[in-house]
Amino acid sequence: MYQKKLPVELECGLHLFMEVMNGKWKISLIWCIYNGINRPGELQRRIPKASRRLLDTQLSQLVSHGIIAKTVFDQKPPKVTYELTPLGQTLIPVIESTARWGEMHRNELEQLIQTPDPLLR
Amino acid sequence: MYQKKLPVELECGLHLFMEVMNGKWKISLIWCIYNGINRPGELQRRIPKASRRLLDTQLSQLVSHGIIAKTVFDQKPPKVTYELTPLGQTLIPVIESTARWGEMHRNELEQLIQTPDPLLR
DNA sequence: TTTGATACGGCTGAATTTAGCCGTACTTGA
DNA sequence: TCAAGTACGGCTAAATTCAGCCGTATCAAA
Repeated sequence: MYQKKLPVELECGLHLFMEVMNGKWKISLIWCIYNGINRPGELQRRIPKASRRLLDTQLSQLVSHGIIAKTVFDQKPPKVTYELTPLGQTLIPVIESTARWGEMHRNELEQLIQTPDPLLR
Repeated sequence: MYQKKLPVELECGLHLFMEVMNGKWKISLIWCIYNGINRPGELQRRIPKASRRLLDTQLSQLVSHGIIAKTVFDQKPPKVTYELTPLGQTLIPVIESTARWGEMHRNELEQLIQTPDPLLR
């Protein structure tokens, strides 16, 4: 894994939140796990646009940040599940309120946020 | 400015929020401007760890995302101020609730979030 | 025996953000 | 005239994240 070289900014609580949520698919992962989709293969099928590799990476970051817990069943074929930790559960209402803000202002925002011009690709 | 080449994920409201808040110093900038520190030079002095260059860049992103507004006074020497737009104001309570979450769990999080090892630098 | 499902990890290069250098122009005050 | 303050922008390299390739292993069913 990549080892950070620059200091992380943690003075403010919002930075802590951002540090945890930062990662293209983490939000989707947390939401899926919260809704009971908790096995790696299932998650991969739910989020097909992300590569398996990257989902694995982000899952393990969430584990190391204490948001989700990983359980490995000692059986053949192997089985793995993820669950929200108590800390992860406290995140749900915050995510909901933040998502509500986004939805509320979706119209304004979509026009303002720069999207890559499909003609250039 | 850099032109995005990969599509932006905007399905979920939280992604909209992240898209706007994403940038190392944007949170600090919004918070300063909200508290009346609204001239480029002042902001620079309040956030000395960030380069002037980067603050400029992130300020202009916030402007283009409609969160803050820039006013240029036509005088010599030039004078510029930033203010929160109505959309930017709606962000404040969301930021507060998110920051509250971070503060509440600061102890747990600080131990879990990977910090660069000072011995390696 | 081959195929498909389970799960995991190394590696490379593209895309993107951040850091930090340089220089422009104007005005006021020492 | 010279320094210091105002604001702005080009450019390069470092740091970081993302995309996608390859390969490992086990087991069940076709």
